[in-house]
Amino acid sequence: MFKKSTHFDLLVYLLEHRANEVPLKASTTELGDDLGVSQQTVSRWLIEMEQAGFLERKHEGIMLLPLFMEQMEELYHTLKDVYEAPDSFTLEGELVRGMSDGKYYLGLPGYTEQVKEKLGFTPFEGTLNVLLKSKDMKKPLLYAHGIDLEGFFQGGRTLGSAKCFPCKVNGKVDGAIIIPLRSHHGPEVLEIISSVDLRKKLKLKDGDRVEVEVLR
Amino acid sequence: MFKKSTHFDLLVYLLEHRANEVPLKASTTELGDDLGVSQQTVSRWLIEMEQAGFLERKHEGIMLLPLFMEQMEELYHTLKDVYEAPDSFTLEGELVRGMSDGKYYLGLPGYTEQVKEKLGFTPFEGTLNVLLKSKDMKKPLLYAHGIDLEGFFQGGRTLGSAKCFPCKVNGKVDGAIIIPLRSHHGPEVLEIISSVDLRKKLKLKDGDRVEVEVLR
DNA sequence: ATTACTAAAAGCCGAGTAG
DNA sequence: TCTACTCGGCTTTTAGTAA
Repeated sequence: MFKKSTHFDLLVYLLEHRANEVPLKASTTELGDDLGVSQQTVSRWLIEMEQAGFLERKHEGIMLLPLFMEQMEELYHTLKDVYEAPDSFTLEGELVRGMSDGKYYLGLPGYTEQVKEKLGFTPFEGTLNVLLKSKDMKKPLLYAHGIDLEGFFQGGRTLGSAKCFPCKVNGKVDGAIIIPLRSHHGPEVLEIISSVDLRKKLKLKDGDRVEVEVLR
Repeated sequence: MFKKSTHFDLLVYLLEHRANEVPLKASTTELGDDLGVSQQTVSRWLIEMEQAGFLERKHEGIMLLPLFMEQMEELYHTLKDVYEAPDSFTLEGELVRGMSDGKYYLGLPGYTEQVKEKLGFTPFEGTLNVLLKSKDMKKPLLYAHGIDLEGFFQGGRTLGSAKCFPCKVNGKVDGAIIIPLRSHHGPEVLEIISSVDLRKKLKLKDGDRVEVEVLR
């Protein structure tokens, strides 16, 4: 990217050489030459990244560890989001009864004001909870960058922050998916807020099929 | 990635905030806080990256420029390659007459020895040229990391380097796609080498449909 | 409020070199 | 050969501050 290589370039180099699958046998001199830095610098970088738990050096060579692969996957999803972003995509699931956490939080001014400001509507006091068919369906949202609601203190408790994605429910009513950073729900439940009572407006009952179109 | 942020982190931050589509209005102080560096550092970084042609600052905010988006796309493809790598994929096209460059190069010991050593076969003196249906089909190969053949000097000329991908032609014969770094072919022609005369072995004539399975 | 300059401190790089 | 230490010098960061 820039003239001078960095730790990051070394890691990308290792990735390119599939050091996540097969140990890469390469001397620090070799790596330094390829990256345009000194042997000493590569040596130092490798030590640092080994200490960080990003890689491992054995007799067979250098291997990238899962810790790094996971962190890199986040970047991958960020880039995928940018380069392959569709204008919208749809999640499907069935309506379930919420744990009523949503109702509590949405009663607090700290949240409602942020929703008003950042999403442009006053939230109805209650969330629509949708059980997704597969928990993987939510994965893109977990990685994607959404609209952030900040956490805050209230009554001696810390209320966690969350991120939102504008959405349209059953092709009719606008709302927003809200994903708390530390959710009580498993990753397969989608919480949706709206300016109206979605359950009533869409005449939904538990077990009904719900279609959520995530907008951008 | 590491504790301390870098230029790169700022660029990723901008990407996450869609500064490639919509100008991002953010002060250097804000950015510094989010990235964990000082306002001054962000200021300097922005100046540097503006000079590098990576971004542009106007009254509407910060925008990422195509130059950067293209460079980042390369990293994206690298990561895609790692995280979504199928064991193989297939390219289709029709046989065309080569410019016979291949024949010339493959007669030179400099190349044949490298092929022998790195690909494990002695190349037949001639290449199979496949005209792809779409030039985009070749794109993954252009980005992917292959087996490198180094360029060298010979008779006063510089012969460019190339990269290879092992492949199987028409599901039967093994060979390798060879992509010169500075190709005379357009991006829609695939050059394939093999230990045998592919044209004869597979009883192919110009215009015949050819299937090339790229192996890893 | 904002950005960006200066200058001193902190951190990083690589030549030399030991093991 | 190889890796990794030391240390002088160069680069980057940030506090202070001007515009």
